Amino acid sequence: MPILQFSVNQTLYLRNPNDSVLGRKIISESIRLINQLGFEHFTFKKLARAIGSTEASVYRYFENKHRLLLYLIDWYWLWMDYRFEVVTQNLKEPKERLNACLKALLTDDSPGANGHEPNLRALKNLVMAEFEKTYLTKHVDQDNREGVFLPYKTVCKKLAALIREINPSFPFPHTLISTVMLTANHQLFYAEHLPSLTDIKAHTGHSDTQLECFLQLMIYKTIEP
Amino acid sequence: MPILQFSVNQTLYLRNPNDSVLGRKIISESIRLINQLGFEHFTFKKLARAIGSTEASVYRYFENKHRLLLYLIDWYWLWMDYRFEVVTQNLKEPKERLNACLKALLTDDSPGANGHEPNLRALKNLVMAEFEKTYLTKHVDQDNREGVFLPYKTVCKKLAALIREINPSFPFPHTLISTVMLTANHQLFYAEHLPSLTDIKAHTGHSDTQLECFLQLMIYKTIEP
DNA sequence: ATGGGCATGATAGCAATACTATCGTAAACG
DNA sequence: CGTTTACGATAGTATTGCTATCATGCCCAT
Repeated sequence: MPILQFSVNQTLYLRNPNDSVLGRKIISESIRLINQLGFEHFTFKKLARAIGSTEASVYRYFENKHRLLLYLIDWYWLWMDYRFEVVTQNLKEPKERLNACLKALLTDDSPGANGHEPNLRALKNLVMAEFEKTYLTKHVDQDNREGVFLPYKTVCKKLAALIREINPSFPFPHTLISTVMLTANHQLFYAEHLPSLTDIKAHTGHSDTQLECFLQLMIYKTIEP
Repeated sequence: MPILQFSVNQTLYLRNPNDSVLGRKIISESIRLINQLGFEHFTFKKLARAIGSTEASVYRYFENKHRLLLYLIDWYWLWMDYRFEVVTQNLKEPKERLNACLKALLTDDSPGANGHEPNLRALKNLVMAEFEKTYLTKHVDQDNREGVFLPYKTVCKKLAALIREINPSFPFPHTLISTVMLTANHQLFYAEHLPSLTDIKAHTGHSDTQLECFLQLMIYKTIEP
């Protein structure tokens, strides 16, 4: 099984974490720790302790914890983009392609993984809980100019293009897709923590099927001419 | 003009900020400062300096800045709930009522304000940028048990009930409404900062009309039998 | 093999943050 | 008139976020 490697925006790191053992430990352990503590309570000192290294060494890879978060999330969307390519390569019809992407977006297929690439299930959780914090800041515009949101925007653009293919006259493809993306991220969180905000039931074993069902309904009804 | 007062969840403050001059200064100045600095860089020390008081005094009103944020945001949703009551009181048809609520949700009517209640436009901005940070934390469940999300949930429930009235057999009223609420919050932010994620154009003077148009389209198409 | 570069570990230090505690005073309240 | 109370003033502490310095041990080129 090939090891997944994506070239993340170089402005996000000082030293490429993929090039060294320590760097890879920083990545895998930060995913675990951010999940465990939440991003607010995650610090480089705690991370360093967890990997048996020092704060100073972590700072040699990442300017600060916010850049590290951006790195992880960029990686996630690059991976999602790759998944989209994989699941759509044999499909012609835009509707089929969109459905395949939706399924890829919602289900984690990680089980078979060989344990050496980042823990994908944990990374997905991290994105669910922390993604919005990457752009709801006072330096969005600067980060955006550096291109740190490109992988996410690429994913959105591809889906919007599929909407366009299905109904070229629909006036809000991008708005609809970013709505879908947000919802995909949030509804499972609601199901678990704020159940009165959703009709999806957590822990039924098919909460992502319910969500997929809702999203398909919403998309196709909304764009139908 | 009556001064707007809502009874915010009492667990959110140590001393009711409405009962004193200092308390009211804390509220109005924190809205301004959080908007200016972003919640991450907002501190009680800066707030105290801005109102000519001390850190210790602010801590006598709020346990920490996160509780203060929750207070502001609860106040906002209580206010929105009140607006919903006002704009729907003369309307019978659920569809008309829902449309009125949507309009209330999107437009700021603050202009006529007398300048003594919280700056509503600023508060709306604050909610747009910081709302999700209130529940995307490791202590959601505990906060939720204390009822700090009730005002938001109330607003969502009322809209979901309207959906139910319009089409009782639609299976996802809460999911649809929480999707709408998120979108209402985010799309204008996208228009301003991440325009490739939306079709809505900022600074055209009618961006909220475009958004209203999209949301109505999405809602009514999605729920139609 | 040898000397130079380079990644890391070790340690220190500093300014800011997130609080907590104590004390005096002046107004408010009964 | 005495007492509560709200507030300001000051101090202090642990943690965070970050920078700097130095020694060591490894690899790579000569």
